[in-house]
Amino acid sequence: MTTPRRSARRATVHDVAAAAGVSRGTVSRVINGGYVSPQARSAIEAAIKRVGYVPNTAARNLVMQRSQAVGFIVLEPHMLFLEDPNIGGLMLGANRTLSAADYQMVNLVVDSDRDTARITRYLSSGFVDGAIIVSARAHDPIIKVIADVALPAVFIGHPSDLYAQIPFVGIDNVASSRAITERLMATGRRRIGMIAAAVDRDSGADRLTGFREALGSRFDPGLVAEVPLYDFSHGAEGMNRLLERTPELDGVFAASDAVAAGAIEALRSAGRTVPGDVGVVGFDDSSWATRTRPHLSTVHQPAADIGARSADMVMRQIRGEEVERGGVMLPTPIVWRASA
Amino acid sequence: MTTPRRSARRATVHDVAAAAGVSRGTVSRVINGGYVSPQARSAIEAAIKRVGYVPNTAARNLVMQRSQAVGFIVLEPHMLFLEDPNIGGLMLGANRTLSAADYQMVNLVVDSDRDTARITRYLSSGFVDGAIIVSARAHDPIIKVIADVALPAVFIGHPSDLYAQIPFVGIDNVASSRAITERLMATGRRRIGMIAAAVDRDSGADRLTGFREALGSRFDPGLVAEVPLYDFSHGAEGMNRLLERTPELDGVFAASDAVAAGAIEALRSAGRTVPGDVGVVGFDDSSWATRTRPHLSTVHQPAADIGARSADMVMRQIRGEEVERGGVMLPTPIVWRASA
DNA sequence: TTGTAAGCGTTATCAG
DNA sequence: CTGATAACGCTTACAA
Repeated sequence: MTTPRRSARRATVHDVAAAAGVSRGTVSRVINGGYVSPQARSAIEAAIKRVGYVPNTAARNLVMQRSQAVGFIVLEPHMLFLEDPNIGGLMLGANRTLSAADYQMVNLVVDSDRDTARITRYLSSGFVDGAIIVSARAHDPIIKVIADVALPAVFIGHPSDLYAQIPFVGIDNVASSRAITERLMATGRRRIGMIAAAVDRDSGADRLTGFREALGSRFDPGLVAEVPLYDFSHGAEGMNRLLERTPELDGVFAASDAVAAGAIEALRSAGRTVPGDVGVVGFDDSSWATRTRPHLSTVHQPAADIGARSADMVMRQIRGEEVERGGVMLPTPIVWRASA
Repeated sequence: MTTPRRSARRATVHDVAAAAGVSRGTVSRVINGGYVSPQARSAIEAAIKRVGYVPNTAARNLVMQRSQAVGFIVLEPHMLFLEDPNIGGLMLGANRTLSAADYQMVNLVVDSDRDTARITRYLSSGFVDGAIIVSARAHDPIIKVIADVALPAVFIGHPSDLYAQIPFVGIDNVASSRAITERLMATGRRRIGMIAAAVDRDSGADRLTGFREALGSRFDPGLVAEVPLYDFSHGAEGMNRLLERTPELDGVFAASDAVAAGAIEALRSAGRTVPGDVGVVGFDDSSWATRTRPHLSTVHQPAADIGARSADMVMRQIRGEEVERGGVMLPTPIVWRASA
């Protein structure tokens, strides 16, 4: 056992002022910018170094009435949070622009009702100045609080019927899905199926819609296999179902790259070649896309840009500036590789 | 464009006191527990609801000299942070025990020097009461600050020569690697190779050491392929190198499940069967383990437990209690599936 | 240019 | 059991 390390009392502006032989006001001025003579400044800077002074966050937040921090919250069953290949990109993108503006991004994980309650409290207590919310659902208590206290916020993803006053940034799942399905059709495939994941969520439902739109009158509900999650194993499972029902199928649109990877695995086990026997396309352009043999043709989802854009939109709100009503959709180029 | 939403002034204990016809002290007592008459209590609780009062974090932190928050920081090149299948489990585990104790876990991402500087400042400014650090390296400024201000902290992973006063929790990479290699040898394989990843890091170096120890005099340096990262593509690459040098190889220990998955892919491309021609074992027991065909035999890494344990250890330090000197190693059972 | 002093919203001490 | 009142560490008018 080791004895607890006791933290020494932290130096305050008082200490610095004393050490530099000036008043606290002057110290504060060199820290926050303001009129101060060169000699006072250098004396104070030296004193700060000497006593190892770092401003106390709580005190500063209290008087300034802001925390200079933005929350990043993923409202998603936790397993998904761990697996979703986009989350990381979103976080990095958001953090980069937040960081550049000297904001601290704090990632809060919600994994229980207790978490929800605590975070809900924090959100309305000035803990952060704004929030970026991924995968919001209308009924979520966290969303309600944000709306109630009018906390600057933006949704990532396109929530169908959410508080309209909170803007969002995302992609057009319907249009992108339509586009890649059309591209797949253009390769001459005749019997195209879809492995639709998470159709209870907006992204999932929209991707299915896009698929249906692309096929138009040729759409056959019997050619879509629905699976609950955007993941590898469900991709394999969905593919097997499709194959069972329609052995002559020659093309498939998987709702995500992970799903597509699972599908390719299942196809191979079933003795089908890709893209020889069946062409497969995915969605996301995540690291999965280059893990499969052959590499996936897919829809590029600009995760980092989405994160950056949402960060920008919260900061604008914090500053009291205007923000796009409704939200913004970022472009999603199609990346054509070898799987179809 | 939408006009900025203006947050109304938040209610304070002052407002509540006025609304309930009592003093601020009494209000504070019902919030934090203390002697207060039933009628005063109910009047105050009603008032709190009515005015929508939520305590201000900054004010409370300031006077209480603590934030009731613990930082979770991953000091890892960011790409790894996104891919590492263990991080999620660690976070969830840590969050669960922190949450149960009413602590807020705040995940801070460090992705630039600017992040490092900012977080370094926050850490020594009372922003959090403690920190959990993943993948610490001795030279990191963040580690130095933690040591300097004696912030309660624990490392996840076994840092070789780090500040000894900061405890750690992790697993015994050497012993687990030795164990699974021996198990693989017991299946009768004669030419066993290893795809060693990230040997510049403790975990990577230790896994290689365990492998070498298991083989003893039969160890052949020519049978290890070193790759920089614990990931799928490097696994495939390493496997190909091994196959080129030693076509007759019949067993391989991959430094992680992701690496093993890549290896299996490469093996299949090369026309080898698993486990028929070559047996392969991995490390982590992550979701990769059941994504491969056949499923992976691997070392189970108890990520959630490690997270939970580290959370427990920071909280003990925060409370001023004693903590295991050095640190603790959690057990890593071998999970034997079909890949070897 | 600098010092002084008034808060920021809480909790905690200490009389009543 | 409750009400004043003094901190907590900092910023920011306002005076000097």
